Amino acid sequence: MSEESQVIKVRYEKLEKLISQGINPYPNDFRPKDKAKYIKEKYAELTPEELEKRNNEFVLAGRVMSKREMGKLIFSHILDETGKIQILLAKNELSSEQFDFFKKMIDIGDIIGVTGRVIKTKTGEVTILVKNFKLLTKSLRPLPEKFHGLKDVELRYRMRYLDLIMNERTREIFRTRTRIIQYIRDYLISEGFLEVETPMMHPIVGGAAAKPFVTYHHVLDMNLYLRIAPELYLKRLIVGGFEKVFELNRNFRNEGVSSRHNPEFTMLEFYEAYATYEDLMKRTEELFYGLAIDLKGSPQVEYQGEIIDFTPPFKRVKFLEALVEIGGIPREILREKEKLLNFAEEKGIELNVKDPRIGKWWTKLFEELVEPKLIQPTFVLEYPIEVSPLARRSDKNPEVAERFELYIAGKEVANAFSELNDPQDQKRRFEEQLKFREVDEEIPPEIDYDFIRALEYGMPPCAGEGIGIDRVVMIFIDSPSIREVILFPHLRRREDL
RNA sequence: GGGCCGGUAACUCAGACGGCAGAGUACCAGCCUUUUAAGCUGGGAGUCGCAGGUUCGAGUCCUGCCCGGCCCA
Repeated sequence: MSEESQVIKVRYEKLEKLISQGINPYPNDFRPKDKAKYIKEKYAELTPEELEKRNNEFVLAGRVMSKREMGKLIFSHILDETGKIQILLAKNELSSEQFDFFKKMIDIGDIIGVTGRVIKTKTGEVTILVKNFKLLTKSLRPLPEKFHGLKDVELRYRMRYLDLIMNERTREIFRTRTRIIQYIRDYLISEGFLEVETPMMHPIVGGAAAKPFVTYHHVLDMNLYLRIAPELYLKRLIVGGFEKVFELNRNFRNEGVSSRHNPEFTMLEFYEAYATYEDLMKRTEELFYGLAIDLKGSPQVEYQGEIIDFTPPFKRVKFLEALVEIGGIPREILREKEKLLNFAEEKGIELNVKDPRIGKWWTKLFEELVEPKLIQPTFVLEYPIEVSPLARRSDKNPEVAERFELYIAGKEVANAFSELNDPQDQKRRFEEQLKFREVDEEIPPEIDYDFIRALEYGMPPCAGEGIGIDRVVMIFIDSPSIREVILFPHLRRREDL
């Protein structure tokens, strides 16, 4: 173990001194009644003279963020959940013991409770003139530098608590995240959806194409997989007779970590009986428009320098049309594998030639050539059936699924379809997909026959949608990195931290 | 997986050519009754990411590794 820094040693010495004086460094008998923000708002407009007349007493608690000693005065800012407020300790307003105690024993980072009345300083800052204060929690480590704060992104993620203490922006991001999730939940509940919880640990992988995390149940002596999607369970609930359900919670996918991917991420899935993907497009427009208005007061949201306009209706383009019109693939080579391969090579795109499914090739080309260009909210419609194993076949064209994905700011944000409820077709599609397992390791290795059986009992016609919540949050808080919107993003473990 | 950039005090950062490891904040001892990145005087504080190598001498040059960021696959 490395020797502690001198600053920390001094803090521990102070702690010992407190204890030896019979002072509890961690009492829990102080009950704050007031919040920094509301005091500041309430008194911002009053003159010092008017404040003098009111003489109200306030009780609040927070973390000491700064300390400026000026002889017989000490100015300090304390931070509570609502923000910072200045406090002033004046030698003639306190006992000299209390004043000296603050001066010697209270450090930046300590949590204190104060009582006092509101005054205004010469510069007009609303300030609590402290009549009494109490140490509530002794801090043993120095806070980061007061002006620059905590900048190092690695430290910000590894020590999110410090990031939250130091950076108002970080606090703002996570309040906004919660607000977005609450808005979505309220919307669905108000539309008559039932929020449910389905298993996070699955005996059979399913509902998406992704590598799972594996864990082991000792008593049952079986492997369990952290879910990659709740889809198959939610549809069982539609079979069971719940007509509108949703789940808003974590999925887990065993892929790399980067500024775009976290192995656990938050997904909304909702299913609606007697609806089609057309109905879900309307809902999606309504939801995003409402979110923009709620958060920004405008349908226009700035993301990384681009104005994203959520005014319905969103653009619509068919998948193959997008490949031609936006991706620049000559229409006549779309189904010519040899030519398509050459085209991809020219663009520097590597296709998995071992996988014969042209739909997979198209998907890869779409990701590379089309996706980054879909800045404004755009529904991409009618996906190839072979990359949509759970979606209903279009009645007009059996080669495509009644499916859309929503793209915003070059990111796939939602994926929805009219659900396949024909058990025989579903079984065939699972079996067909399984043939490609050796060229596509993301295909689930096992068919969930209980899900097929559920469909055999009869699932009402329905439509379902998944929305990647982290990406939605990224867009609304204008962050290019998923890690900025996840409280504790996964990083490689470090023994020294 | 590849390329580029970074890791120096608790924090934010300087450290040309290889020659005693620095500043500000924070901390410690003082002065100061309206400060607010307060100010002033003085002081203490380092595994220069880790391990090797070259050299009389390495934070600096070389090799490998670890951690992170950005870009690419």
